[in-house]
Parts: sequence; C-alpha cells; structure tokens
Amino acid sequence: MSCETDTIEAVRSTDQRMTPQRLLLLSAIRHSGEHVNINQIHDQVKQAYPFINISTIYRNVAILKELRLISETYRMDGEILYEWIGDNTHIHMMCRDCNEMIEIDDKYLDSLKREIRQDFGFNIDIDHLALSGLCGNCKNLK
Amino acid sequence: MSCETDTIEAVRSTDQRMTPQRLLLLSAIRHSGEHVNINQIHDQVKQAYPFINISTIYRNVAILKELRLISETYRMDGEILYEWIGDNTHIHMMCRDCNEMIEIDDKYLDSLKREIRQDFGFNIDIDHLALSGLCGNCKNLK
DNA sequence: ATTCTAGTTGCAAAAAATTGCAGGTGCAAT
DNA sequence: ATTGCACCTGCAATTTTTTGCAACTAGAAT
Repeated sequence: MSCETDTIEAVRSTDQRMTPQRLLLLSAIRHSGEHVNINQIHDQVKQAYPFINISTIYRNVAILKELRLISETYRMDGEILYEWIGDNTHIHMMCRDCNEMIEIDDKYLDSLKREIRQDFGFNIDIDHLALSGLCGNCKNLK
Repeated sequence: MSCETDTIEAVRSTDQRMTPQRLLLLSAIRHSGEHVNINQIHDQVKQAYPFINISTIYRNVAILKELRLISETYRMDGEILYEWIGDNTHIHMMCRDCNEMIEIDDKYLDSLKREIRQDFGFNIDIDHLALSGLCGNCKNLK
C-alpha cells in the first residue's frame, strides 16, 4: 500500500480532487524531508511533469496549507518555506541573525497551550508555529 | 521634547540616516496605534508627502524591522501587518478561521522562554511572535 | 461505459514586491 | 559654512505572486 493513500484520502475528504499535478506536488514536499520553497517544489515537480505551471504550485500550496497537510514557515530573511506535517509536529525556532532553523519537540508548548486555552479560549496550532530569536552562537558573537 | 526623539536616536545609533520620508513613515506606524499593512502606511505618508514612492515604504519597513523598532505579523490570510513595538511588547494570537487577532501579555511566555534558553541556548524574541490557532467562537461553530 | 458537474489547470494578464542605478541628501568632519 | 561620502530616494525595469477565464478532467451518478 502506497504511503500516499492516506494523503489522497485527506484531500478527497474535502471537496478537493486528486489530480496528477497535485499528487506530484504532494510527493515532492513529502519526500523532500526538509523545508522547501515554492521554486524548489516547482523544480522538483517539473522533473516528472515539465508542463506544470508555477501558478498551479502556488494554488496547491495554498490549498494544502489550508488543509493543514503542510506547514508554512516565514524565515527571517523573508523566504517562505513549506514542510510536510504528518505526525512529526514540532516548533520551528529560527535565529534572526544566521537563519539557522532548529526543530523543537512540541511538548515544550504544553503548558503555554493549556494556559492560553484556559484564559482566552484559544487553541494554539502546534504544527504551525515559528519562534524567532537569537541562537547561542550569534548571541556570543555580539 | 518630541516623542520622536528616542526613535531618531535609535535609528542614528546604527549607520542609518533620518530622512524626512523615514520620519513620516515612523510616525505613521507609531501613531496608527494598531496593526497596519504596507498600503495603509503608504496612504498615510502620502497625506503629508504625496511623492513618496512605494519602494521607499518597502525598504524602510524592512530596515525598521531589522532594527526591531517595528514588528511584522503574518496574518493567516496572508496579509502582512506592522506595528510599533515600543515597550508594549505582547504576543499575537490569531484565529485561523475568523482572523481575529488578540494580544496576550508576554508573561505567558516566561517559562517557555526559560526552558528553551536552558535546553537549546536560543533566546526567543518576545516582541515578534504570532501564534495561530482556533478561537473559542470558531471552535464552537465546528 | 457514458454523462454530468464542479473543481482544476495552463496561459496570459494584472498586481504586488524587489532591484539597479543615477541623482539627491543627511550629517560628521573640517 | 563647506565639503565629502555613504546612505537614501524616486523612477523604471524586473521579478514574484495573484487572478480571470476558457478548456479540461476527476469522480460520482447513472
């Protein structure tokens, strides 16, 4: 059974269709294994299907983000990166100086999540969170 | 003493100049009192100086963000908002359904900040953090 | 297998954001 | 007050992202 089966189900469970283009795009993000930008996704899909249009990439990325199958991360230098969510949810922590990005287990957020839910009724999405700050290295250089 | 004095100092303390355009832009963001986007800033500055170019707005916003005089917040619908930081730092909490944005005192972050600093050496910027999630209202509608 | 419908795609055009550059200007030094 | 230079600005051109639309197609119903 292909590892795409549940993805296809996730897409179909809404009113969305599973097109070859979308399948290639999903596969590109899922198997890249790291944060990728729009152009990297486009380039990857083009290898299998050279006629894919960049607007199709933009539109699908927006849809998959909405479906919460992929996460969107704004890097401090302005670049926007996408990543497969799956069940490996984590916090992104990005250094505002060197742009190094580390991933932090979401258990660190548990108490914050609980407090904000209690006090404000807000439920934080753990799979979509980018913290910014200064990493240890860059702090020492100051 | 104008309330701009310390701002001017903050800018001059780096290798930046204080131009009339930049002063108008700073004032526009500072006195708007809420989150504004690029076009709102542009429109506001145009009232005082109609020749201001949009690229000047983009460039200055990038610089002031770098200087950490203003914060940048990505709303779930893609809009990018700017806000004067000053000493009123807070967390942004945005609902991914209705886009409602509430501000949360940064004391809620104290323990998370401490843990991440201890375990990863990373210092979280408290003035630049947007949490996303589902507000109480939208959760009940589901 | 055929039909139907609403979502999807590619293309082109529009809009938004960025960049290169020549001329202008803040401001420190004199 | 003048000078010098690095930073800034406006403009135009470029690049990136979004949008409108006609043709296409996945998938359900028959």
